[in-house]
Amino acid sequence: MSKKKSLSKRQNAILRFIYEYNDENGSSPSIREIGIATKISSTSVVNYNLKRLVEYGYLVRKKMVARGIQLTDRTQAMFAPKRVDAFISTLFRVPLLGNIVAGEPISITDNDFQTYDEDDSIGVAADMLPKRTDDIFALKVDGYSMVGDMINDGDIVILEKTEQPPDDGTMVAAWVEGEGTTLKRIYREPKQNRIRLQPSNPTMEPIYAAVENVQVQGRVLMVLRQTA
Amino acid sequence: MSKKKSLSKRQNAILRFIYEYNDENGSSPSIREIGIATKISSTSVVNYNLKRLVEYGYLVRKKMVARGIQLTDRTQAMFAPKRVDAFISTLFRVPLLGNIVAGEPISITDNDFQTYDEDDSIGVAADMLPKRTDDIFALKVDGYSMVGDMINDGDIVILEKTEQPPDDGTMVAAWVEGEGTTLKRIYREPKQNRIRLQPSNPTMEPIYAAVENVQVQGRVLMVLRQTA
DNA sequence: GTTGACATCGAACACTTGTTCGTGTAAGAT
DNA sequence: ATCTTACACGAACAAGTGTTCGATGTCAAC
Repeated sequence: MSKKKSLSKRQNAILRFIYEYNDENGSSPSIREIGIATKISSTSVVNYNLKRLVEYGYLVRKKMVARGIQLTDRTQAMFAPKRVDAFISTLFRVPLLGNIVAGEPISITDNDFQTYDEDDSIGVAADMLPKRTDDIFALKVDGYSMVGDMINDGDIVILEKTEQPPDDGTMVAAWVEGEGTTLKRIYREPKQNRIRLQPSNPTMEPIYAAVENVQVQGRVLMVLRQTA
Repeated sequence: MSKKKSLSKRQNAILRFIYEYNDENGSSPSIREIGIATKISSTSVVNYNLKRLVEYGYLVRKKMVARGIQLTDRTQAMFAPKRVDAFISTLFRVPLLGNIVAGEPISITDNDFQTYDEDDSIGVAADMLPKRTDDIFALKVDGYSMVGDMINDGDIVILEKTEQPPDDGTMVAAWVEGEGTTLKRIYREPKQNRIRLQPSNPTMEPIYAAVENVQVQGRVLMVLRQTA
């Protein structure tokens, strides 16, 4: 369906109004609202112009449905401000689930309906993350155990839930029975049947725990620090 | 307006339906459509639940307006696949202008429409930044001069162009004649009529330069590090 | 001068849609 | 036992909204 090269002044005004109304109200305007906004006194004239715009491919309508007008994607693109919309990447909202060093395993559930305050999530651009980002979350660092890796108290780490046991040396958030959740590099010591959780702060001792007393909750993908 | 911690099953279903309907139809559903979708046989029960959801802050309604239901931003964010469309925050594309330690002042132009390759820009959520974000850019750190501040080689710093001279002790990117662009904490030494650019790596010496030979290009807002 | 396409308009009507009313059940508090 | 609140429901009504009709005007082509 080819588009008309030029629309009438009224038709342009109608499209712009629909776009702006939708942006502000989350819904489409009624025939009468369009008429008021574009100074068309008769609903049948609005209807006639809408019919034309449908023919030209600028919008679609649902019969006998209140506010059943929807701009096509191409029409929306005509009006969208050249901002976020123009970007390749997408913004991921990463739940900030708490601080490291907590008393029990952090609940990482796919909880569709849990509400986060603004302080409870971190925006991260998708292209700063690796491909599979289904299971990511953030934790705020509480302590200095990883300063050798340039991770400071108060920093935010973005983690990916891991299914497979991570390689030795991977920086992870791990829950340890009796210790809580800790940020360390993980090493297996099979001969002793234990896990070593190694801080990178030379003044701190590693944590040793039986394998069954450790739950790896995620591996570190990114570190974020706000300085201002 | 405080939000209820948990909604009823029906209320969750209503919210989800409204979100999905809006996404697919560009408009909001009617009371009757909500009822059909959530198997509520009476419009007054739907109306009752919508009233509750308004009270809890999940949506707003327009009186006596067909399809006059709009999810609040926070509610939309709950359902949005973590995408740009979920507008709590917007994604800022911060130009990655180069590496610190370059031969001449970095050109920071307000170029709204310039397209950057993926390697040339960094996505940052707006709510991770302070209010005025007109003039921000990113630089990749090359070197170890700021390891005392937990900034490592290869890290990315997000900076804000500063008009006013920053306070002593502020971490800045500064261009120094004969030295290039460097990341340091800046101090003025008025008696000697010079600027001291202080690394936080104890093994490194500060840079001293005449005031007129130093251009502060930005102050550090954020540090980002990719580990995976 | 006639014809057809396009555009406009008010009014009426059909249908969609939101609100209110009266009633009922269940659970918890007093 | 009583009261309050939450939740449910069908029906009726009020208001919003889309569609159609008949009339009118403009303009270009023939």
